[in-house]
Amino acid sequence: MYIHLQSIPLPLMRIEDEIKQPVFRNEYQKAHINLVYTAGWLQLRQAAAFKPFGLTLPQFNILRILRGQHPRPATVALLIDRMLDKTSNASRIVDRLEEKQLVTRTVCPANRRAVDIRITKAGLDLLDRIEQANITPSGVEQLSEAEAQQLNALLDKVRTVE
Amino acid sequence: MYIHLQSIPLPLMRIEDEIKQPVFRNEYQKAHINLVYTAGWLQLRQAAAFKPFGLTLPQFNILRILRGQHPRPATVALLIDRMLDKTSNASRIVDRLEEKQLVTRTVCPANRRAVDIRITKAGLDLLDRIEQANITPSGVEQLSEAEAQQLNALLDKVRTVE
DNA sequence: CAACATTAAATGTATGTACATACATTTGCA
DNA sequence: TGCAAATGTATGTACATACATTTAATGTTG
Repeated sequence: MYIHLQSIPLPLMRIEDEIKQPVFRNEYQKAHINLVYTAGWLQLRQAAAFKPFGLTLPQFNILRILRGQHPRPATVALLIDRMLDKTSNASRIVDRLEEKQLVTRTVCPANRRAVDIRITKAGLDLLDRIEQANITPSGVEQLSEAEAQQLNALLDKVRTVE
Repeated sequence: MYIHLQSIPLPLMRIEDEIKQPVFRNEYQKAHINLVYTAGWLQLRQAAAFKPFGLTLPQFNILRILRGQHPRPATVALLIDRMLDKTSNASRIVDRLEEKQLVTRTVCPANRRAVDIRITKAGLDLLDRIEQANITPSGVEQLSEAEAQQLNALLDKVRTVE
């Protein structure tokens, strides 16, 4: 899992120290690597938090979308629409949740191509327990409100294309 | 692959527009989602660039590390050390590269537990061709030098723990 | 209404990720 | 020297990701 905690508490974890690459070509290369590395770092921490509850990160995210819809059902298409990673395979993630009886699948009566997916009581309870355990840590709380805004603006700019 | 290009050219791609979530709880939730989403966005674009050359992103990254070592060999341990994602399985990524004859594996004579991995001429040529095609796009070039520095500082702060 | 296109979801295949375990080799030291 | 611990790599399993294809239901149109 590899969460490196420093023994001597220093204020900052510079990317140069995290990776074995002491020098970068320029600030851009460093920013690119830093961005990918930091996102992975956040996701690893989240995954570790869900693990005691037998959930993976995508499974947790799908469950939360379903709670947002509850008591109305969601279709696979709606889940894909709401997911951060559009290319992941919602069908199979729902398979896992159904096996654990955290969701149900029923053919949609109005459109028999579609499948109504609903979170169960067990699913709702699991989400409650996870959130009560004050889990889902996210390092962005290290930032001030203004810094968080700044970060959002910079990230939006990174995704600007032509 | 899902690279959303706007038909009417607006300067910025706000995260609210990218995801179907028009409102966030606060700037922190937005920053967290934005960070993960933007990193995924960068990696998808890179993966799409390597695909015509039959390489995945991890395979490309390993090849680049091997070129950096060339003509000296690398061991699996060295690859893991240099990789961004320490938990990925370098052995199996090298398997794929070896099948494509882009690298060679020989038992290290000095330490017969270790395996010397070397990039081949074909591997070097492939990297050249990929780079000549001016690929490896990275959205961070949208930023100014100062903004890139700012982004690096913010990301480092996000990873600060205790 | 028959033929064809479109849509919704599931399935297939290759690869990657996370983690545990196995196996051989080397090292340290009693 | 002998042997336990450490090291370097490979393999196994479960799950996720990326993408193509399939199956079934529904729309559309001549």
